[in-house]
Amino acid sequence: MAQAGTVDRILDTAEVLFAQKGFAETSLRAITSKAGVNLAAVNYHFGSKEALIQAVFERFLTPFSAALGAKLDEMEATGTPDTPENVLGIVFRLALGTHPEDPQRAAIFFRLSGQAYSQPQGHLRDYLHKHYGAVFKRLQEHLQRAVPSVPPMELFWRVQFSLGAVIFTLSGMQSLQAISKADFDLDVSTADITRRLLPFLVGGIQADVPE
Amino acid sequence: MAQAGTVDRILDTAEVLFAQKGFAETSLRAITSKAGVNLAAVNYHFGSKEALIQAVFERFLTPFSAALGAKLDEMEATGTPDTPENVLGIVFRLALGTHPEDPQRAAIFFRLSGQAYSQPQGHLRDYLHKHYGAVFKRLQEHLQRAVPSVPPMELFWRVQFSLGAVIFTLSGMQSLQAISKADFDLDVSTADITRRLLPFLVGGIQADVPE
DNA sequence: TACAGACCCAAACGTATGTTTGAAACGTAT
DNA sequence: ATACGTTTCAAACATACGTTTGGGTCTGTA
Repeated sequence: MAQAGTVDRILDTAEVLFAQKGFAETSLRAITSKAGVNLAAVNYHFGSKEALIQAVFERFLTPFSAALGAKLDEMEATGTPDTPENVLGIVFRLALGTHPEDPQRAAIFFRLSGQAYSQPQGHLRDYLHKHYGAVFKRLQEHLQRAVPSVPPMELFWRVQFSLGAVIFTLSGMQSLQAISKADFDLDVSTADITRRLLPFLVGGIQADVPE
Repeated sequence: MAQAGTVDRILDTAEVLFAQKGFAETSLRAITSKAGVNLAAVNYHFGSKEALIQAVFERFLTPFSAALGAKLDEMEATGTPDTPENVLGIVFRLALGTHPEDPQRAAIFFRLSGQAYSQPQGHLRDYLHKHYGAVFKRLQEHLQRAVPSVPPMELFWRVQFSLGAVIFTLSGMQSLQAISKADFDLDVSTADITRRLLPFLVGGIQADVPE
């Protein structure tokens, strides 16, 4: 990373800082000085701060959604049954495993997603939905086959609820860890939490629909 | 509201703008000009922008947590059984009903909470935990009695997951509504979503704990 | 009427931000 | 070796922000 090109050094640093402090709270000067590049490099290579943010997401999500698509292909090819556990398990293993060399990367992934989704005007959310909505929809179709008794509209919202539970929890893990440690004197890792998440989400997604 | 005092005019306006655009993205100038008060009024009455943010939350959460405490008292007095539906139902009805005269207020409540929780450095989260952690803990104890088979540590995280699902979904409702309308051609209200949330959360909270 | 304290206001202050500039350094192919 | 497109750099620019200031206005009291 120290010997990487300017563009990658900026992306690497911006990714970490955005996840740590948010978009508005991270200045270009903070990024460039930490990355060891000139301030003007961001505008030269990306055009604007806004474009840098999008570039960070693109570098993150394009491999992820490609891998997810491949896993779904594989699932269909091998005839793996569409159960909630199988479908959600794919997503989790992927999110945790896309960068096995860097375990912190998974946390960054979730924190970044949280920042994007909770951005007020939500235009980043729209961007994500536009560029990665196709894989997302495919995932939802598999889930629908897993729980055919849940109406599509209901399932749509349950997937949103699940997204909220995942991103919200994992993007706020550092604070929650402190609380958890104070209450239970136990450290928790990202992998721990996802292990706890799976049964929760499965239980919620396949819950009975009232009346 | 037009004739209210300066302090309340600032709080009313800040509340809406913070929920709409976030804390960092909302300038004091935007607040004061929309509120029709002088720019210096914020620093005069509150001391700083940071203090204003806290004041907004205090005005929101103090009545809410008081009402929640009262409802829990009532529950214990009447001997209402501790079921997940009962406990969660209290919270939802309260969040939706604390300001019946202004239905939009519920959405603001959730959006504000989302902003607070997703704030990067999380010191607002710490503030909330410090000032309202007691009621929160009481709520969790009732839930624990509702699902005694779930270990406390597991329940702690499931409550966090639930919080995430609720806040995340409702704080991003405007974007999600657009997506939902595009996919299903149906409008959805905050009350609709909470109605869908309840079975999801109950299903997740009382799910079997593996191994 | 005179005083005092609370409140309001226009203006300025200092600082931090994203962006732009124009020249210097670099690498490469002619 | 020279010329050229690309990249880097220090510096400056314009703007927006939170905060402070000092004088003014209002209100209630003695």
